Amino acid sequence: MSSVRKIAEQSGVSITTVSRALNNDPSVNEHTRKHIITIANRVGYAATMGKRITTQIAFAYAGEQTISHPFDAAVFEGILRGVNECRFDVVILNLQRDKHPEETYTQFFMRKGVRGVILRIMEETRRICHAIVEEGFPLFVISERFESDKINCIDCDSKPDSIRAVEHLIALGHRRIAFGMHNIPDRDHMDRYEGYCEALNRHELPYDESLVFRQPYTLAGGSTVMKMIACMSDRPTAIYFADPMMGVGAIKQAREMGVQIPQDLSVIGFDDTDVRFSVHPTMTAVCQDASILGFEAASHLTQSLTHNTHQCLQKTIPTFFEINDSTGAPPLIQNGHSAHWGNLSFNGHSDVAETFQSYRARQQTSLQEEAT
Amino acid sequence: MSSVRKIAEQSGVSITTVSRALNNDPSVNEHTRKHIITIANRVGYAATMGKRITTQIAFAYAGEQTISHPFDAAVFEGILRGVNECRFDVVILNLQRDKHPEETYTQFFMRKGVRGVILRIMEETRRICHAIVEEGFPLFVISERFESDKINCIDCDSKPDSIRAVEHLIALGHRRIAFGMHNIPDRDHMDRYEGYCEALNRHELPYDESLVFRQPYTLAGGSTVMKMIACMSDRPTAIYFADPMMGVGAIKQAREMGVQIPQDLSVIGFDDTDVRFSVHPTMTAVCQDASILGFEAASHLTQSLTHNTHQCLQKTIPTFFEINDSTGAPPLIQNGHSAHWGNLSFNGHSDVAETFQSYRARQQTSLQEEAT
DNA sequence: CTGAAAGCGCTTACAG
DNA sequence: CTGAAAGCGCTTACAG
Repeated sequence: MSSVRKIAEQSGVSITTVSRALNNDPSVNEHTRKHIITIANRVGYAATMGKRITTQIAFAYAGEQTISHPFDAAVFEGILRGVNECRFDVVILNLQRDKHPEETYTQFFMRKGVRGVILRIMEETRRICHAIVEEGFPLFVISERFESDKINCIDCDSKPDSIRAVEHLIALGHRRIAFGMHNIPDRDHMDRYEGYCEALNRHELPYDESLVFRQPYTLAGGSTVMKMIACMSDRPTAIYFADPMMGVGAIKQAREMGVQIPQDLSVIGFDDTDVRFSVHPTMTAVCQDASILGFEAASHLTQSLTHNTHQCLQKTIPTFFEINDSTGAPPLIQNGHSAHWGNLSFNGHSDVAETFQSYRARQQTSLQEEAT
Repeated sequence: MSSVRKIAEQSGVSITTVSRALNNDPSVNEHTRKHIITIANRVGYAATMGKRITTQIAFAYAGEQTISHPFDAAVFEGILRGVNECRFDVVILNLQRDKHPEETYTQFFMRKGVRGVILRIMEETRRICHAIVEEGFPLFVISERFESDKINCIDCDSKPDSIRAVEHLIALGHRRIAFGMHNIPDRDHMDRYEGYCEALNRHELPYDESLVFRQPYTLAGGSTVMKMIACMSDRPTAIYFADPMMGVGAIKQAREMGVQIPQDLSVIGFDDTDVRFSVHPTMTAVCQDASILGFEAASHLTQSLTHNTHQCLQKTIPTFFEINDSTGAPPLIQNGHSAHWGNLSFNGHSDVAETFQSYRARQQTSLQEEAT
């Protein structure tokens, strides 16, 4: 068991100074403080409650909490399974809300009483991981990759299957292929974007920025993309969405507008769980079981803490590409213009349903109104 | 600040005994132990880390963790928002996994370092709530109602809108109306079941147990119900699902079988968030925003802990009924037999898609095979 | 900026 | 079954 006493011995200062360093007392020398925190992490100093050391790890967000997204929900569910073997508990932390700017990450996590952290970051918060590892606090990063071989991380490489997915569209005869992604980039969406570009490149198809749609990763985001495509004069015949909600929202919006999938437009989605089975037609998708990411992270982190081992785990798990019913041959192109969309009028009974023609007419009217 | 010292004073024993009582030392007298735990809760004794008292509440499950279900995910998201004002953190606990049978609930939660608990229970675990309140530990129960006015609880009463929903079907002309619910009953599903029964009763329609389907609340569960209905000789013309996933799964399965919704079958679902917009036709549904339940619970509990107030909150929020596109007039009934289903053959392009007729033929063949 | 000493909150042999 | 006392882990005036 590592107490302040042990840290004091190892670092050659008094327990008073150790206590002060861990509590970020401003009087303690910057250099000493850093040294003590390093030692504390080396000897595996753990927050205690009474005499018991805590058995908590954190699932921490570096930015906004996105737990309601299917990816995060699946990861979290995996984490809850992953901590069971070593009987750890999970606390949700928000760095943005609670971390004092003057304290180090180690100080923050110790103050919160957690022994390790599973971190969910965005592109612009990658530096945080380096800082935490530098301090030596037990860390596992979800859904990112690093050059450094000291950062525990697990992610899913969706690039190969993204290439495969776009090549599937090309093989079906598609030439104008769009891409839909989240408007805040992260590693996962970048992988899929790179796969999309790579596939175009391999088959000497031009990259067209106007075919890359960046929207919120929600049903509404996918719906918006579909509406934007509807208004294009030179529409794509297929689209690959890097996100499950966007794909589902787009397929739904298509049906609302009387656009048939895959006859008028082929759609490939991404699936973190099993939403591809909840829509009709069943969505062709690049798939992963995101809960595995959470499970592996939580399992490795809690094992390390329990047995005081320190080997680094860097793992990339593959996705799989599943061809279902939302992809098919492209519509015939006449005189170089986009095929007529929505020619099969919507056959539901709903009052709100409208054919694509009337939708587009209304849309263009409002665009004209906006312009004047 | 309440220390063991204060509890000792108030209960007239030494701090030694208090410590023993809180740690469930078997030597301490049963009666004394109970008394001390009551006092501890009365003075608001709180677990400390070092000298700091913790700012954690638990989101605890009495049974299996169901965080991946949209209802729980939404509740949890609400909890995370609800703790922000008082800057509490949330830890997920599992009573089944970690509570020792000899320790009281208070002892368990103190050992875990949480100051209060938001509890998610099932019908058969209601007694736990009474035990916790008896001990005096800060508790908030999600999605249940109690006769006792001492238990903080919040739920959503979906019975009135369930009646309204079924009456909507009756008004459209439906007479054989089915009901789909989770095979493990809880308060919410019981409300909806009671609403279903009440509506039938009001309009003097017979209750038919063969029209009540109890299945897992998953896409697969809803799909199963749809397949079961398909094989009935005296099919219902409408169904009300008490669960979002079941409704979505059923609508999807219907399309796979070539059954048109609402022409062949009207479907009403239940929606905890916004899944009704992810399917086509947009699902007519009894709706709630389940995240409000979590938000209110977390907000009230953390306020109470922060300001040391003790007034009990019992709240029931209403649902709303939203008529969308999955309900319509029943199909014509000929000679007292069910209308022909799947007469409009499936018009997707998929290889796996099959008309209802071929599906049913196959199904009946396999049933016959099973019988021999 | 650092440490010896006092002290808080808790637990635990030891005594009864 | 209970308590006085020793002791652990930590923090904090006080002194330098």
